[in-house]
Amino acid sequence: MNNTTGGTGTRRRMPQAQRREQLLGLALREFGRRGYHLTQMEHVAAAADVSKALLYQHFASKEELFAEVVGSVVAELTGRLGAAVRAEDDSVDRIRAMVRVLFDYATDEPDAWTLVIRHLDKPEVGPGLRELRDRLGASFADLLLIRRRVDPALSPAALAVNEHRARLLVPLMYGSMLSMVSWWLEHPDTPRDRAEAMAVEFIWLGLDRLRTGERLRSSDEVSDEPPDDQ
Amino acid sequence: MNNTTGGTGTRRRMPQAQRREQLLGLALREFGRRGYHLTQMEHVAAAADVSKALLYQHFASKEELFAEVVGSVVAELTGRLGAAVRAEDDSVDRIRAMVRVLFDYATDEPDAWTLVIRHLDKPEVGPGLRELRDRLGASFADLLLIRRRVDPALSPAALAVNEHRARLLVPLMYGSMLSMVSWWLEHPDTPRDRAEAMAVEFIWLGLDRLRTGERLRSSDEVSDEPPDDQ
DNA sequence: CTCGTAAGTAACTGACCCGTCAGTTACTAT
DNA sequence: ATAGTAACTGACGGGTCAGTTACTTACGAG
Repeated sequence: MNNTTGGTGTRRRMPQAQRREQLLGLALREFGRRGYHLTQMEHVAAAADVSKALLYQHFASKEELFAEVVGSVVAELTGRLGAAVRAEDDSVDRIRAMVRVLFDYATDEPDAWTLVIRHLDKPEVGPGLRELRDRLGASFADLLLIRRRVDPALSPAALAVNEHRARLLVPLMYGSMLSMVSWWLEHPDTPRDRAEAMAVEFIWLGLDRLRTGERLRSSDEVSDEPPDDQ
Repeated sequence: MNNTTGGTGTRRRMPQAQRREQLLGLALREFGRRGYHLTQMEHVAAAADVSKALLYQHFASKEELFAEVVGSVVAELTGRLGAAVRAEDDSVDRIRAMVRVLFDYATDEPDAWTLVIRHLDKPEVGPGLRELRDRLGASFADLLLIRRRVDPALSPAALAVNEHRARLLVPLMYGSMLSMVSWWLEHPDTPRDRAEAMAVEFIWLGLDRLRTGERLRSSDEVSDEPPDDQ
């Protein structure tokens, strides 16, 4: 029964679960580095020093393998984000926590990060990543719509207006966050503190303004024509 | 469309330049809708009701065709952005102009837009898109570093500090812009004015704060400030 | 009318890559 | 030893797709 890690030296055969885990990890790396279309099953197999056929005993198809990898990444990341947000009460702190989580994740798992970033806008590859983006957006929406400790100063009408504006803020926020992290990864000379603080500051401004209802000199001169062709 | 009214009825043959133009346009559409890897040369040829071989008489390879398409998109978009920015003097107006250009472009050329967005983070596909992103970033940097009409209130040291912060602002800005436009494309029920105005507002805040030197209470550890409303 | 040339096409090639299967090796139980 | 099982492999079918080739058709010049 105690076959696991016997005294024998180089062990090539592994129990199912372990092998599967290993393959998932390697697949994540390969997919992250080359992108879905450019990585082939042989690459993953070779990374594990194993034949392609074995890979197919664990995963039914390339798509399924990719989906599984994406699923684990999404679960991990959304888990971290949720925990971080839940641990804070104040909005600024929540933003700070989310940004920190993203930077941490990008640092800890660069391959997973590039995997996500690269495939976020590719519907061809499966809906898993879309889901991540939507969950990220939902986190932000929660953040924005947080019942501010029973703030009686806001009328329901004002809340509705704010909710509408909040929806528009979501893509601005996660867009800037993701972009900042990616940028920072490509500019390692930049101190992480700076990047992180700047992102928090930048994003929090929108929230701040939303909360106080303050606005730019208003939208009178916004758009000139209604070009709604399609 | 058949200018030269040949004796025979429907004219299928075209002069070189015209056909090339047509193929480029169709290729843009196909690449934009399916993405690089999923579109095949036959798709482009079929879209023009033409054989693959003819396509290869105009473009040496799939990669070259794609590069050419990307080149034209990049040229067009950077051109529009440059013109729009140059036409305005004030920073807010410049941001507004850039946002408007992006929304216009995404509306006018949805395929080109998705082409850009989809392939921005794919090095495998050629460096053309990276260039676009960098040029976009450069535009923002220019915007941020604009000599503010000889503002004597700022010392050189302060300018240097600002320059450093400005570099960090760039990815936040274009990230949120691009994200907002993409989001809006997927939510056509949202009035464009709103989305546009919100983007301008959101982005301008960063610039505003940078200019005035105002900051969140600063970088080290911002104790949770009570986010009360007034 | 006829020849030459350019435009256009259908059929083909070669390479690549996903997925499979018959067979082999290591390990366990009796 | 012997049998049984789980992990593993080499080799190949089969489909796809970028790129090529050999052929046909239109058209202008003499």
